[in-house]
Amino acid sequence: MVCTASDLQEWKDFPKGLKVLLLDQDSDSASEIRSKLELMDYIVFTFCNEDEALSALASKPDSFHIAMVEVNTSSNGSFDFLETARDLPTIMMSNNNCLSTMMKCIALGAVEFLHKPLCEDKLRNIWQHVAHKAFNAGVGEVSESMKPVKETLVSTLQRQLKNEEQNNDESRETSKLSVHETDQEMSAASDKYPAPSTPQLKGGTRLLDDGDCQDQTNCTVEKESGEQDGESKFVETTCDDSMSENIQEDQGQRVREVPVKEEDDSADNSKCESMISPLSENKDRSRDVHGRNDNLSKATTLHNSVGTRANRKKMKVDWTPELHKKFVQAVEQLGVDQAIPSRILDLMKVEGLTRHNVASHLQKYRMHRRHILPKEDERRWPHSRDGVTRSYYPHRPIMAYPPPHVGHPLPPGAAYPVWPPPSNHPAGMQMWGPPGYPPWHAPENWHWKPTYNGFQMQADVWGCPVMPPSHPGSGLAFPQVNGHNAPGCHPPDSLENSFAGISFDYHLDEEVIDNIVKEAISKPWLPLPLGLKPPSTDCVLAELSRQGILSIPSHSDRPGPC
DNA sequence: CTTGGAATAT
DNA sequence: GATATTCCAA
Repeated sequence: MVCTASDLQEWKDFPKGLKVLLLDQDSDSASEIRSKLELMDYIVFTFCNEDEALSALASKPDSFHIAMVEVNTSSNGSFDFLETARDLPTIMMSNNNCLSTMMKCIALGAVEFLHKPLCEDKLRNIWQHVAHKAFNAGVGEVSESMKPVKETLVSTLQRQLKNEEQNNDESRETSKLSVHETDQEMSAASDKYPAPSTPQLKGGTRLLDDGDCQDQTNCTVEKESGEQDGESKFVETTCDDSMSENIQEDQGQRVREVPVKEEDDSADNSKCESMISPLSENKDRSRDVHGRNDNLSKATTLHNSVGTRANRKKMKVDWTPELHKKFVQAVEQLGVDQAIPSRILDLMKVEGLTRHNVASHLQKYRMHRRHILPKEDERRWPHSRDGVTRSYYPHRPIMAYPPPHVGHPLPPGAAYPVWPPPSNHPAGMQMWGPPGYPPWHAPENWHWKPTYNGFQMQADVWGCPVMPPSHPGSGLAFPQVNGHNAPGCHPPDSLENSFAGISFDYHLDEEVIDNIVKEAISKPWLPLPLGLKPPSTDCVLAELSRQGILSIPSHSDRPGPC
């Protein structure tokens, strides 16, 4: 097509000037349609012969944006054209309302079937098919005639955005910000846009119909990243006033987007609602108790908010478990010491995510580590009265994760705090907690992702319930060595089952256990190490009795093991 | 001027 | 409470 960059600049009044190939053997009908189209400033090329239309299309394939073809009952119904003009959005039209004919047209690739007579309402918005095609075609699929359309639409949306921001947000510094964010979002290719009226024959795509953008506060444009490795992420912007929709896609799909919530804090919470194409399956409007959007992690497509007003002022990144997993993996890959926002951001390779986002999350991450780890450390490395740290656990971790090769005497599930907490993500709940465990969580017991570089050991234990703090005299914090419970030392039932599985699954080196027991026996003045518990009085008495000691000195300080 | 990080705002 | 934004020092 002859659309150059300068042409695009001129095409600010899109869809005016859209070139329509009109094929109708009825000249009267053709002229009528033509006149109506031209009233809408469409450029119409009329053909009364299918062969002529095809030859014209063949010789100048980029000269048309859309075709309107009458189903010619006298010949083969112009289906040849429909099949040939695959790259051209083609609207079939007929006086005949035969369903099978309609179906055939659609099956052959028609974007819509219109019944004659064609009123203006039917004709006015045919441009949407062009826009749809432009947005939906893959990078390599966009025909030459579509590229300028696509670019025009993008720039148009950008302009609308800017105008809205200028109009609605006069005093703020939104100008720079909005431009920046617009650029950022526009950097991605777009995809997966809903067919305007006729549903497309592809399912599973998230479809958002922005409808009349002019009057809506929020328009969403989906974009597709060009990356193919599945590493790309996307941003999704939605209104946060409980009006936005989220569609849950296939659960098994990789989450590669950054779900972003757009908060509309303006006083006029004008309606912002995304409409969903009827073909969109898995509509899931469920939200959590806070009314927040869920399933943001499910969509595989990028959604860029190109709202008509300052709706990109605040973009909240929704740190889904998936996203957090990436974050954590980046952090661990770098090591906590060198985990700085820019590097994390780089490793995460999440499109749309900013350094600020990462920094903010890192801040929270570190805060939780600071607050939780010391407590855990206290439990796991109790200090003796003289301040000497006991030596049973030589691998006190200094990083976020235990080294995968180190055999921990204690289940890491107890040794490492879980973070972040389950939050309100339904998906998160599914993905984070290890299957089979009740979703109980002490507030501070946030779950780490149960994977660590693919090591099975961690995968088995991470995310397991964290042992609650041990209370003095109530036994030990950790599952009893060898899975034995002394009488009267049962953990709460709700925990016991879970821990039973853990303690059996987690193999404790006998030598380690022996050393622990030996030291505990030889140095009874030190606190018992985790994993051991004091012998019960009955045990002690029985053992003493067995040894012939019937009278117990009141100050006996050498209780033997059971 | 950019970055990291803490403080503060939303 | 989570995240964004701001502020400031390096």
